[in-house]
Amino acid sequence: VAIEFFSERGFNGVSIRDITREVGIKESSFYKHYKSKDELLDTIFGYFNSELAKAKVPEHIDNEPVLKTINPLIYLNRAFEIFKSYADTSVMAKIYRIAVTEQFRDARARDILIDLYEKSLPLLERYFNLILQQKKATHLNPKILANCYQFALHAMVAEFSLLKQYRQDTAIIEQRIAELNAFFGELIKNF
Amino acid sequence: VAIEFFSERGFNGVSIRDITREVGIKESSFYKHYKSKDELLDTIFGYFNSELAKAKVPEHIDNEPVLKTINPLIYLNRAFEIFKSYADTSVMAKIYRIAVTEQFRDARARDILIDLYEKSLPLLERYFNLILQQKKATHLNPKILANCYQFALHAMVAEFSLLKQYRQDTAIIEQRIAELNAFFGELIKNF
DNA sequence: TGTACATCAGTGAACGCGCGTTCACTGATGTAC
DNA sequence: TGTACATCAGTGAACGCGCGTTCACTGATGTAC
Repeated sequence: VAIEFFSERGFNGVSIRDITREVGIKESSFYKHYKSKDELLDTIFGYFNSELAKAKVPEHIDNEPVLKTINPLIYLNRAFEIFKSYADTSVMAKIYRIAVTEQFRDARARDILIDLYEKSLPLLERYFNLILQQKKATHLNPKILANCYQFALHAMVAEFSLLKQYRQDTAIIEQRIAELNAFFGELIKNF
Repeated sequence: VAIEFFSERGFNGVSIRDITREVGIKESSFYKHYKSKDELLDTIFGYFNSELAKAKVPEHIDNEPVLKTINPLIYLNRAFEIFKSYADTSVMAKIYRIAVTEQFRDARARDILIDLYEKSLPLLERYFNLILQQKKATHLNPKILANCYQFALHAMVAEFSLLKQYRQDTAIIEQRIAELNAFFGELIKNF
């Protein structure tokens, strides 16, 4: 219930009473399970981190032989589809949304986002490096290419996730992500 | 005082009493000047919008004859320097920071950011279009190129601005922005 | 020049509210003998 | 099988606090006559 509520109204927008009312217990019962409201958020972020640590990278996202044969545009779109399916439904996506909205107030939220960036960046970097070598485009730095793509993608995914949260239309942002992927796909083809 | 405090601790992190204490009056006096705390934020954002409406785009950022002779990397770096000098000191930069931190809670804050994007995008788009035509690289869409660059730049500038706010080291992010500019500069040269 | 009056920023004390949290308690459940 | 006891999730009432806001007031200033 807390994950649901925090992801919709933010940490400060939800009181202990809001949560316990929904659960069907009194607010005093809450303190039999958590020392404080803050420890509850700790638990939520801790869960996110432990689940993330367990997560495995899909084969077709980080398998060199497979990557060499795949069309760049298809690769990028597939990576985004995985992202999107997460952002649509899962508990993890809700916690991600909490992190996005709390990032300016809470160091733990910020750490989660930084961790995500640092997890996905090497994947992209390896991929772009592979492609650049294939195309012999050694004058371009794969790290910066990955950084640029990732920054743009993350900003858009964060926006996509927020639109989902407020049940607004996500068509425009999905279109923009498709364009971004198309642009990078095109760029890579012409290296 | 309100702009200063809101930009440092967020709208909810600052009470009327915090502001009036700093000003040297009692909290009740505040209501002789503003109907509510919310109207104060309205006034601040209103000031930002009216100043923005007055602002003129520097000649060397949107003057076709000048642009044609200039090195792309120098152009991008110069644009960022202007941005940076703003983010360093001015009242406008502080209000921008308020908008960044409140964007998930306040529709007005969000509108300010969207407005900024929509103001700067056409400039970049015209610039990239000019370059693409010069290089006869008509297979690439200037709009998407501009979008991609702008998204990455804005995310980095927002981060730069926040680091400034918490008086943390901005060297890493400045380096990344320089790399981003170098990458786009290189890309443009090789179209 | 002096008096009467309007204006209005600032004051002091209080309001109601929702918040996170505490604490002595209850009563159902499981376990030991 | 029956009794005594420990455990512990849940309860009800209350706490202190800081918040945004209100209101009758004061007293300095400027203006009209």
